[in-house]
Amino acid sequence: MLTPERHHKIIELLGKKQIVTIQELVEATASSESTIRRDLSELQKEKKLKRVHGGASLLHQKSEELSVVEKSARNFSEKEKIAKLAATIVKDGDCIFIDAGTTTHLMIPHLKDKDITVVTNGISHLEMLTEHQMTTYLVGGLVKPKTKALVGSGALNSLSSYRFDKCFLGTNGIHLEAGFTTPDPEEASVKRLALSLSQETFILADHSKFNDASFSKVADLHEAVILTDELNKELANDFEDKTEIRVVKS
Amino acid sequence: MLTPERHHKIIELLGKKQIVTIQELVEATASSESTIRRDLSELQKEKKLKRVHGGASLLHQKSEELSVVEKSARNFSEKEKIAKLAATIVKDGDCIFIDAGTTTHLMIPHLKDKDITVVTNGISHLEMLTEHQMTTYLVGGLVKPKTKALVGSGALNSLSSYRFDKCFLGTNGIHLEAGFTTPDPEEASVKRLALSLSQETFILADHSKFNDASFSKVADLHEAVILTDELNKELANDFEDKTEIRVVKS
DNA sequence: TTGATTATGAATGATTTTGGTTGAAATTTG
DNA sequence: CAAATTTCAACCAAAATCATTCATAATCAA
Repeated sequence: MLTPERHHKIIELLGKKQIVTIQELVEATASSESTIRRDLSELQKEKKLKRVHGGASLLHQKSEELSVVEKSARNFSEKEKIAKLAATIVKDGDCIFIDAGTTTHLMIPHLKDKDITVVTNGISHLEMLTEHQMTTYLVGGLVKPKTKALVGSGALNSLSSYRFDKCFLGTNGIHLEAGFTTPDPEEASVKRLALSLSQETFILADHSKFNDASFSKVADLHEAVILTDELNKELANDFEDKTEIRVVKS
Repeated sequence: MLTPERHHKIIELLGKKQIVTIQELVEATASSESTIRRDLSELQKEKKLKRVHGGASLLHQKSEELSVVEKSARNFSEKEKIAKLAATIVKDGDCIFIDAGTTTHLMIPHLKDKDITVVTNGISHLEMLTEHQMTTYLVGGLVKPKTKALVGSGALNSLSSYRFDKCFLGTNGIHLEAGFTTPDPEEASVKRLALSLSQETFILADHSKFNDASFSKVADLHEAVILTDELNKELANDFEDKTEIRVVKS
């Protein structure tokens, strides 16, 4: 059996079973264990699957929205760097808005010695904010159980009585045409309003968010500065004349 | 059975059953106890579940049990009884306000099967409210670090857009002349407004609060019904023609 | 065809996973 | 409260899986 043929069969089986053992593949392709191992290594390098002890599994088993804890695991170190960069932008005396979400959450420890006023719609941020003795205002509204974010008309109303020097938002997608997008329209509304109430807005997004679009639009690219961890040449060329991008220094 | 396969199965079972024993998992995955223990340790490290003696439970699972400190708080058992009484007053379809504070907090587990909408200014209540899948609105405003209550003009503004069937408040003092009082004027304002927005208001207060007055007045005695644990003859005589008092049945 | 390149499968020893066993710790029972 | 039971983490040896090497077979290019 030819190599591309095997590869195709492996991917096909994976698609059906979510997870396959080496033995199953040996039988299915009538080739040796060694060969299958080599195939799996290659396919893994091509990001077609993930090797696991004893076989291989699909790369993304679930397409549904990940829970907060899971998000905190993915690309954690990149997010941490981005958050640190974002924190350096904040100066004493600033009034800032911090969006709900994991990346923005990571900003908080880095803000601890600054004399600032923080407004947020993220309930998860509260404990850490008050721990660090920061003056904290919470937006009102409906509690979204999954993300612990405050949304809805209550959130918009109470948000609209504030003005910010700087606004730090998370996003799910950054796309040339679609702009900044996020899955939940309710959360998008809150982000949009916060942005409009702020002198400057910063989007915290790791590289995986680029060229991706989600359901609800928050803003056009030119309306905010993007803070990210890395940017390859292609992306830089595509995006650089549409928006300002700041990359963490490695 | 491959490791990720087992992990997936464990999470899946947990999702259905909320809690699983090691034995159940041993059977479901046809692997040994040791292996399951290792899996649980890993998944716990990844914040996918919480290990408990004999098995594992969902991460944010109903933590019916209160922390030791909470239980050891003053007059706990009285407060618990009062909270239970208060919960019986709530009917399906009600929109209620639950004040920040420990006594009101104890109401929440007893409300779990009711179909209600809750508005609160107590951040500590949120976790338990969302755990029990209640529709929850949070008031906005300044976060008071010590009591985790929301106060200030932001709280008043966002509160004023709601109307309640019932309102449950805590208090520090119940006094014939001073009425219901509390030390912090900011919190008093919130309580006062919540009361005025509600059809009926209930004050949850154990016997130690009677004949005591604090700095800021919330309301006169006749404006709310008092829920308490016991009432000696003297107090009963003094207060009964000024206000309605309901005592827990022993 | 021939020499070079690549793919294959078997063998090796290293690494990881596994299930059983142990005594310690936690929980339940009396 | 103490004994009995259950559950636990730590350890171990056996089994499975792994990466690497090497010789052979297949394929390719000239």
